[in-house]
Amino acid sequence: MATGGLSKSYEPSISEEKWYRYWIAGDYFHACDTSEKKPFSIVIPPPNVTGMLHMGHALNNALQDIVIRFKRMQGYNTLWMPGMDHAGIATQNVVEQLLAAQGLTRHDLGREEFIARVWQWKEKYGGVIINQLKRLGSSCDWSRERFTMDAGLSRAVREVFVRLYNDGLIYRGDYVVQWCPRCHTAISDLEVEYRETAGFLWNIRYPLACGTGELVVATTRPETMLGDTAVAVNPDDQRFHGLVGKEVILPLVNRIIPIVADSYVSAEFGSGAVKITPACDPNDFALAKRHNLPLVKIMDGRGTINDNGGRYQGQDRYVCRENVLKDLEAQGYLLGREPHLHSIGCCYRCKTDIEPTVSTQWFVRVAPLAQEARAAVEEGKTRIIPALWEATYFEWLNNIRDWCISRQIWWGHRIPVWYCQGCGNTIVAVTDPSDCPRCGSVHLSQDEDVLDTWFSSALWPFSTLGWPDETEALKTFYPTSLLVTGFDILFFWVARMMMMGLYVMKDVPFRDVYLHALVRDENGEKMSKSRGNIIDPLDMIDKFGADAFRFTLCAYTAQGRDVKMSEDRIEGYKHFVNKIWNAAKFSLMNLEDYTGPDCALLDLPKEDFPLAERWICHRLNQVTAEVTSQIEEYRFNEAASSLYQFIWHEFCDWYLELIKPTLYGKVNPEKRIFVQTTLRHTLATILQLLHPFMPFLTEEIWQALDESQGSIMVSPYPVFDSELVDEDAARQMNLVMEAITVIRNIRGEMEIPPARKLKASISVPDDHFRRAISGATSYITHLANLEALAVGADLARPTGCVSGIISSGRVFVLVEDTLDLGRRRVKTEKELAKLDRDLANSVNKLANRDFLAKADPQVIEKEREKNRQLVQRRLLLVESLQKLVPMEP
RNA sequence: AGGCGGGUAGCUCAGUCGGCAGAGCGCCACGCUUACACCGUGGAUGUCACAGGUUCAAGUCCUGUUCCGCCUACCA
Repeated sequence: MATGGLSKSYEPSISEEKWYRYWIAGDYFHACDTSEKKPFSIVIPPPNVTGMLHMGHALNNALQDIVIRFKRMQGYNTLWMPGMDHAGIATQNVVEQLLAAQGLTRHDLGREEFIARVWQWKEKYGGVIINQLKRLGSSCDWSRERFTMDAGLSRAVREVFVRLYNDGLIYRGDYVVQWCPRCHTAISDLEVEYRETAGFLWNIRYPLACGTGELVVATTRPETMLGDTAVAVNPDDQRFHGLVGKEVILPLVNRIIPIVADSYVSAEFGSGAVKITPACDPNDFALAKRHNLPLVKIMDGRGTINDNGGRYQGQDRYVCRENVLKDLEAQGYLLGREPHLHSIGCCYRCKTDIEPTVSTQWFVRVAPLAQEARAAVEEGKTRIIPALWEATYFEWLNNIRDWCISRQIWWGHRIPVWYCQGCGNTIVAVTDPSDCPRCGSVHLSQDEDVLDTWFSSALWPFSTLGWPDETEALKTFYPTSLLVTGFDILFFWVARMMMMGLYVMKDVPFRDVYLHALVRDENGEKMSKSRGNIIDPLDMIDKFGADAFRFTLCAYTAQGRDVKMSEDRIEGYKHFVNKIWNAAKFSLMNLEDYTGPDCALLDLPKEDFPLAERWICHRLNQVTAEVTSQIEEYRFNEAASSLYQFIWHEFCDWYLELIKPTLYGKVNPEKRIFVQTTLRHTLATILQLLHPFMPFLTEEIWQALDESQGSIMVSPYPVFDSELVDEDAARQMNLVMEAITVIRNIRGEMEIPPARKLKASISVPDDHFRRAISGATSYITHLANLEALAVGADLARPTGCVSGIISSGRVFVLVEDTLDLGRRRVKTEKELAKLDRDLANSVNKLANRDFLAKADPQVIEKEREKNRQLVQRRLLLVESLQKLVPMEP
């Protein structure tokens, strides 16, 4: 059997490898720095260098690839800029774990050697994810791949740091920051995850220093009392009026500390008196500043009590808590405890409980930057899609707090600040200074800290294009056209890129931001290692192919809703891939002898074309318009659905079936060439429409269709043509389809075997539509499996038939010896009941003065037309029903 | 505590301007008809969460209630 050169079934793994290589070899992903074409650019959300492709990446990159392939085919000079993030803490953790396996710590190696090891690790094992992105079909311009720690980007980081510092937007100071005792570094507020935890609120007596009376304080963290430097009450709280200004004795520690009044304290909560531990709590810290209270730090960087903790020194914070409680109890200071539900912060990297701690850190003063970032979205310079995220974005920017950017780790961009050991001068510079500009000393030491990973990510849209150099790439592609990312990093990344882009480039970093949802498992649970519900994208690609996988992601990603993913769903779309493959195989088989569009039929006016061709061209044109706008509006699921419906249920189910007689029969060579021309064009257009979604399959078939055309990747995306709109063909074809469906329907209900050929007649009063049906008898005969079909304006009902109704007439099917009318009767009765409901509804509407007075005239006319049809249809139905009632003996 | 989203067929979800409730999967029946059984043809399936309101007309707009999910901020 001829197979059109296509194998029995589509083999994803072979095609994927073959065509990806072909695209790379042809340099099809390459973007030009200078071009006559309009630019369209996307920067990839750089995956962590330690990363493995997960479902989130897969969705994210599938969507980017869809858009970039679409725009490329539309003729834009497209750039999809790839790269990776050095992922400070994550990467350092990986390498530290490897060292730990050898019984080593980074301190054993020293800073320089450790960083060298991280680079070694990066070169050898890092960036696995890049190859995984390629498996997905990502058409990034790999020649431009960047890394946040490479030389160029590191220069950009320093440059921005220095500018911010000189503009007074970066400062250093002692504040209570979020501290991870395991990672041994400060992290930003955003990097803290909170989880509800059932704990206790302990009530502790603090005796007054004067010896008469006591104050009861409530706390969830009794061990921090070692660092208390005051007790605070609300100034308006009558209960404590006489006490403000007096002192209490801190139990266990025996330090005398003051009672202060501050409106921060809420009288309603707990006992109304709060212990103040300035070194362990940002609120307490602020209060202490207002009241000039001293600060006692009681823990070291690992959460262990230090020498300020007296006999608790050396104890872990939680061990210390137990001991403090035991001692308070023993000494009669513990008044009791009550259950208390509160949120405990933990490190987003390692999930260790956060220890808010005072320390010296670098901060970005973000308020002025946030203001601009906000305004840019308000003014529409950047669109956030779906728009509902704008509110969240504004909310966060309005309440933004300064950004702690220093990290006490080694892997990252070292802060470009040097301290002169001679005169104490602070030098902030892009290039390493050799001596102090103030005193000339050569004894300089660089700040030990590195920058938050997100600092360099924030520069990504321009640093990857060569900034601070004024490159052609920067001129051409900045601002980038689109950013596609998950909403979970709206604050971490998107907002910060907005701030930095506006600050550095004086323009927004991107025109559109499309925020997609999270990928969850089939039960809507977040995928995680601990839940064991992770679906590995690579497994899915191996099993079902990249195209089916991409299409599934796309089909399920409705705006604003999470994607629930399961293998079954991907398998479903693998069936779709197979369907397309077979349709293509069928088409190619029947195009093998095709000699080109040399056919007199093509010269006829469009109205004289065969109906099936008129119709499919019209529909193809409509779908082109739909899919184009759906991609442009980021309604990916709708685009997927439009393509699925059209390809499967119109192209395959109807068009291919309609043309089989012509293709097989070979009786009418002219018509056959005409059909072949249409078939070829339709298939090619379908492939082009589908290419951004299914790059591999479409390339495979495209190449089989005509090898001389080059890659489908660079063929022009189909364009809607208003000249091709042919509503009349659509109406005529709908009538034909109705007639076929009605006959099939009757066959089914009467249990007439599919193989048995039937006699039918169709009565259509309207001249135009009757001609349409007359012209379509071969379609109907074939698809409804008839041996004879009569068409007339007012055909008499033959005896021994059942009838069905179509929108412009009725269909009679001779059933003769088939006596089982019961099912047909039930069906017809049901239909009549439904029709009566609709009719009553319609009559009521048209009898309603208000409706006639107020509704849109078009709506009224539509209603009248509907009413006429219903009445007509009812007459026919009633008559049919009478024929179905068995004669009384 | 505030903010946001959701509740539509057995399941997963679409539903844009208010104008006759849709798809996929699953289910039932029939069928190996020369692209495809990863298929074809036909079929069944709804209190659009609940209660009010606006409107000629509400799944759609407004108000309230309720349940679920998420985000932000945390009062010790």
